Amino acid sequence: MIKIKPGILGNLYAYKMYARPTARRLYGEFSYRKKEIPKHHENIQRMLHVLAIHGPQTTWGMAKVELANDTSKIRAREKQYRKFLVGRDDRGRHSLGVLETGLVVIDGKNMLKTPANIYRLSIYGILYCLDVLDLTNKEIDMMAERYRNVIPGIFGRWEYLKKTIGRDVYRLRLLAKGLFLDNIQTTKIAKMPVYEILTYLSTKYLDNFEHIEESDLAEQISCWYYTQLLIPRDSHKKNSVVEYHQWYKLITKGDKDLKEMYQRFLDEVTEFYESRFKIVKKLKRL
DNA sequence: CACCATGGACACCCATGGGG
DNA sequence: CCCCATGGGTGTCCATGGTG
Repeated sequence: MIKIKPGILGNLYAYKMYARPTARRLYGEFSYRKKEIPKHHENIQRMLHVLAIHGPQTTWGMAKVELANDTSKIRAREKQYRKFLVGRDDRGRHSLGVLETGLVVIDGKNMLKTPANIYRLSIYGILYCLDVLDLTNKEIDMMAERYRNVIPGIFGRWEYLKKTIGRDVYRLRLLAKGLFLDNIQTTKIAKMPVYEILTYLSTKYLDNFEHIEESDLAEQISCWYYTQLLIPRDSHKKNSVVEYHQWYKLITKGDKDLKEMYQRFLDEVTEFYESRFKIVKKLKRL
């Protein structure tokens, strides 16, 4: 059986091939808000939802969200949450918690009283929520605000993105569903070499299948995100004036940092293909 | 200071129901 | 039919901060 190493993230390919299927198997592939699902799936999803909407929390804080000020109930719920997080040892047997499957990570300590762990969604957790929880746009906005430090390249400029390209910001859902990643069909969709760029992106992080720093994964996701914006929404329309419409808007509306970031990335892409192309040319002349 | 409420971690117990 | 994961609950221990 495939097992995710405790708390360790991999690259986007690992997410697609490994983390996503595992999370869906363990915690469900449908939202508890849409249909009847196993109780355990629902419990875990509810907890992830609290973390998504309210951001990093102690277990006490998480329980408080739903149970106003009934201390005894909070206490019970908080214990339940901890079980879901750290797993449990019962009858000499250990069952996996969400921390161990990597959807949630410990993000510092609350020093108000005795040190207490603060939990938050990992990037995998964020993607799982986008994939399965059926979040409304409003909820995604809230999550973006809470997790702006985790994926600064996207969530850090969320309001700007929304203002500039509107509902296309929510295309992040596509990534969570594992689309447009290594899919050669992208070649057909756009005249833009989206497939080639994304292939370079996969190559760049190839060695990070089993392990990647969360900040690097955030980088990879950001590059994916701004690349897939090159695919026009109405790709079936033949005469779209500017094919890379949304992308163009972003760059010209004046987020200098974004422009520089993405152009640095395109430099890498160019460098990668030029050096390879040189070899091809050499071979031809043999 | 003693005492208590709060916040947190963890071990253990028991019932139950679905699946092998 | 039995197993075992899960739900629901209890007991213990620890640290801190406020209050009489």
